[in-house]
Order: sequence, then structure tokens, then C-alpha cells
Amino acid sequence: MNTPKELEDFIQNGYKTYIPHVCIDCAIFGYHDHRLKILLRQIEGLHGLCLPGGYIKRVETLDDAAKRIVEEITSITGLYLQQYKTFGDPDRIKWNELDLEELSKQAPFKKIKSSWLRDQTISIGYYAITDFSSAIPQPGILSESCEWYDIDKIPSLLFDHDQMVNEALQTLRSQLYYHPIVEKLLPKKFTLTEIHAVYETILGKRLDLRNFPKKLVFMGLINRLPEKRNIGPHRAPYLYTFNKKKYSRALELGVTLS
Amino acid sequence: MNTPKELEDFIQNGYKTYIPHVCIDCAIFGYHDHRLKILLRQIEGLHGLCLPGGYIKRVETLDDAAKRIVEEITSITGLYLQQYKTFGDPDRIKWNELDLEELSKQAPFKKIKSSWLRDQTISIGYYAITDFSSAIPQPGILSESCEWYDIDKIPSLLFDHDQMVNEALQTLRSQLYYHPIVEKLLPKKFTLTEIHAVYETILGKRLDLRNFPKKLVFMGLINRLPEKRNIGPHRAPYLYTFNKKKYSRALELGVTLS
DNA sequence: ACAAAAGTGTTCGATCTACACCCATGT
DNA sequence: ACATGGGTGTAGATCGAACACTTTTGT
Repeated sequence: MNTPKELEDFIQNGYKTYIPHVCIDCAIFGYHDHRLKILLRQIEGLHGLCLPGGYIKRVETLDDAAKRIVEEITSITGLYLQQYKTFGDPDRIKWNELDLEELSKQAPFKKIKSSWLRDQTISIGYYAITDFSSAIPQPGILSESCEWYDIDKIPSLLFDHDQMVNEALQTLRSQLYYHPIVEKLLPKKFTLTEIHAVYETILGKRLDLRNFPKKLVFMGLINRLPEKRNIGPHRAPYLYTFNKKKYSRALELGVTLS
Repeated sequence: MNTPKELEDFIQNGYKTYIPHVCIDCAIFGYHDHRLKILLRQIEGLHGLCLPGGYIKRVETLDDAAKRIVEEITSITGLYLQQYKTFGDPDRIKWNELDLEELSKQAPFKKIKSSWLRDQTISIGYYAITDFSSAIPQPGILSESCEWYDIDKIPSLLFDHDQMVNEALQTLRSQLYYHPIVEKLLPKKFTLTEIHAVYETILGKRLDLRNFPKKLVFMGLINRLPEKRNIGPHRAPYLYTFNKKKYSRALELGVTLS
């Protein structure tokens, strides 16, 4: 897809493979060692950053499409992707006509002004989170660059992607205890200190060190193993694993009156 | 939109006004006097029922589109409509080719087989609830009929609309205490008995008569008035009103650890 | 006085929050 | 022995669930 020829074909004939007017944009958060980041890309010829996204093939489900799009961009497989909201305000995408003028001077983009890509597009928002130290982004379709940015240093984004990031983060936070979201962020066996840091970092606030493991173990989300890990000159911490089967409480939200 | 000429024009040129490939389908629940219903329509020429829906104008927001679509079909204004999920599996719409054959024999539908309407469509799900005794449905675009059906007597629906109804109902139930959803179902001043019935009916289970008002009043969602209502030969009940401003707790879901 | 519907209070257990000290290990 | 990071328990407040009788009113 990255040769000029393929690009040109995508611009002219992509609508045969992909559904026009609808795309998926993914807020991919990255965690590692107390840091929360997000994956942003720069599109060729546009000045500014936005979320990675792409079109849906006519033969795939939305979830599969989101997965494929993320894979194409980050080469990360097996993410737990969640649809969170669809965005469609008519003014959500404002093309910078100067950029467009510039862009259409380059060979593969010559016909972009009349392309199916130019028509109004509704975007389905997905989010996911992964370990950014093991996920090395590779620029994909139309991307000039694709990199991790600190969550508290995000520049103002193109289109309505600021709003998308906010709503995605809000959803991520609210689902942290009900979906197996953090599973990909830690090794199979991890310590309380490690998972504690994950939760604090994602939620952006401090969590009581003593109540935290109580809650997680009580909910049955993690299990303590008999083993300990050997780490240098200090007390050896216990190891824990996720208890995937216990995450099915997700749907019992909200309604709690007897 | 209901004259044959307008219909024909919609089939052939609708894509100029509306965004193709994306539609909105609305699960409109109706409550009245202990009964929960849902609005279903029959599309001309198709055998089976489905949710009312429509296309999005190129100049309107998704929320506005949902509102307009509902208004066109039910002539009810001012509904509290909520987006809950987007559906887009490639096989979600299976046209019955026999139906289509039949349909295209009628004058306004002659060109339907090659119309923009035939292409794959992704559907954004919205839900709302209203008082079905005051909402008299009027068949709109392409609708043959549009009527209220008891929630526990819904026939199997066309496309993936069974799934849509389930997920909409689930969302409605989970948001009942956080969004001003029930406001349209009761008069401005209502009694505890009335609102109690609303909650029991929508949730589909019994709620303790004594804990129920405690919770609502404690959350500040309703306020008791000094007046009572005079109803025949029994004790006069107090009247209550909604406290709209207190419904902003919606976003604090899920995350409760200190 | 009675029939019909409205209204109210308490107790128990579970959960949430806040808080400070001892433990294990390697040097 | 000490420095470093790991681990734990308890008490008070709050919340949710269960439960039955008294009040009001018109006839």
C-alpha cells in the first residue's frame, strides 16, 4: 500500500474495496513504566497530527476492521479494541485547502480532489491500550510519521480528534475495573507494585496502596501465586496473574436498586 | 416525501442530500401505565418488521439527524435521544431478493436495484423513550405501518435489529439513574407510585417500595412538593418534580477506588 | 367501621476510606 | 545494622437490602 502506484490506486479505486463515507479512528494509548502515551500520526501533506485511522473493508466486521487498521499501523496484534462512540458532525473535518493544493501536486495524489476520500466522512471511534515499549509504530497508509506522545503533552489535533481523545480516555478510565484492558500492559506474572502503577497512571490519580490489592483480589480479577520474584537487594514481592474469567461483570453497571 | 414522485427522487438522487452508506436506527421505547412497548415499522415491500430509521443529511449533526428521523416518523418532538452503539457487520442486512424483485415492479421503485440505497450500510444506533399514549406514530419514508409492540411480544425482526433492541434496552436500563430519561414519561408533577411503576416496568423487576423513594430523593433526582393530589376515596399522595440539574452524575461511572 | 392506597424507620451486613508500622533482603 | 522497597490490619462511616405496620380518606 505504500508504493506510489498502490496509493494512486487506493485514491481512485479504494471505494470498491472499502465502504466510503465511514472510517474508524483509533485512540491507542500506550503505557510503560508510569508513563501514559498516545499514538498520533502525521498524514502526508497535512500540517498537524491526528489519530491513526482507516476505512472499513466491505467484507469485514467493524471490530475486525479496527483490529486490522491498528495492525497495519503498529504491527501489534491481539489488542483488546473497544468501540466507544461515533462522530459525525458535518464540520468535523475541515480540509485545509492550501494543504490540499500542495498535496495534489504530487504524483500519486493528482486526482485526490475528486476522489471518494474527499466526501464527508463519519468516524467510528475505537480505543485500545498497549505497552508502548514493545509496540514500535510503523507508518502505514498515507502516514508520514506515527509516534508516541505523552498524554499530557498532546498538541492540538486536526479535525475533531481532540474530542475523540478525551472521550476515549474517559471511557478507558471508566471501564478499567470491568474489562480486561490492562492485561496487555504487564507480563503474565506481575507484582502488586507494577499493577498499582498501571492503575495510578491511567487514572491520573493516586490510589491507596493498601486498599488497592484488597479490591482487585476481592473482585477476583487477580490471583496471587505461591512464587515470589527475586529483585536485587530488597524484599521479594509476590507474583500475581490475571483471572480472565472474572471480567464478565461488565454488564451489571448502573442498575443496583433492589 | 410520501408522494411517488418524491419517493422516486429520493431513490435516485437522495445521495446528494443524505450521506450514503450510513444510517441511524432508533429503538424508541414507549411507556404507559405499567406497559413497556417499542416502535416497529414495516417497510413497503419487505416482509417483516424493523426499527424506524433513516439517513443523515449532509448538513446536520448525528444527534440532530436522530431527532429529525424520530420526528418524521412519530411527530414527537423534544425526545432525549442517546447514541449507544454502531453496527456494521457485513452481513447485517440480508435483502430478500424475492422482496426486491416484487418491489421493483412498482413505479417509484423501478430503479431501486441500482440505487445508492442498495449499497452496504452501517447503522448508528440511538434510543429514546416516550409516553406511547401521547405519541401516535405516523408512517413516514418508505414505511407501510409503524406501531407500538409490547416489549415481551416482539416478533423476530429483520436484519440485525433484534440485537439492536437488546443492546438498546440494556443501555436504557443501565442509564436509568444517571440520565433524565424518564422525564418525558410522567406529568410535570407526579406521585411516588407513578414513578415507581415506571422504574419497575422498564427494569423488568420489582423494586422495594420503601427503599425506592429514599434512593431517588437522596440522589436529589426528585423533589417533594408541599401539595398533594386528590384522588377519589383514598389517602392523597404527595406530588414530586424532577430536579434536572442533578443528573450530571452520569460521567462518574465505574471508577470508585480512592 | 372498613376498604383502598400512601407513606414511613430500623437493623444488619457489606463496602469504602483513611491511616502507620513491620518485614524481607542484599550489601 | 541499615537502606530499600514490599507487604499488611483495623476502625469508622456510608450504603444497600430486607422487612411490616400505621395513616389518610371517602363511603
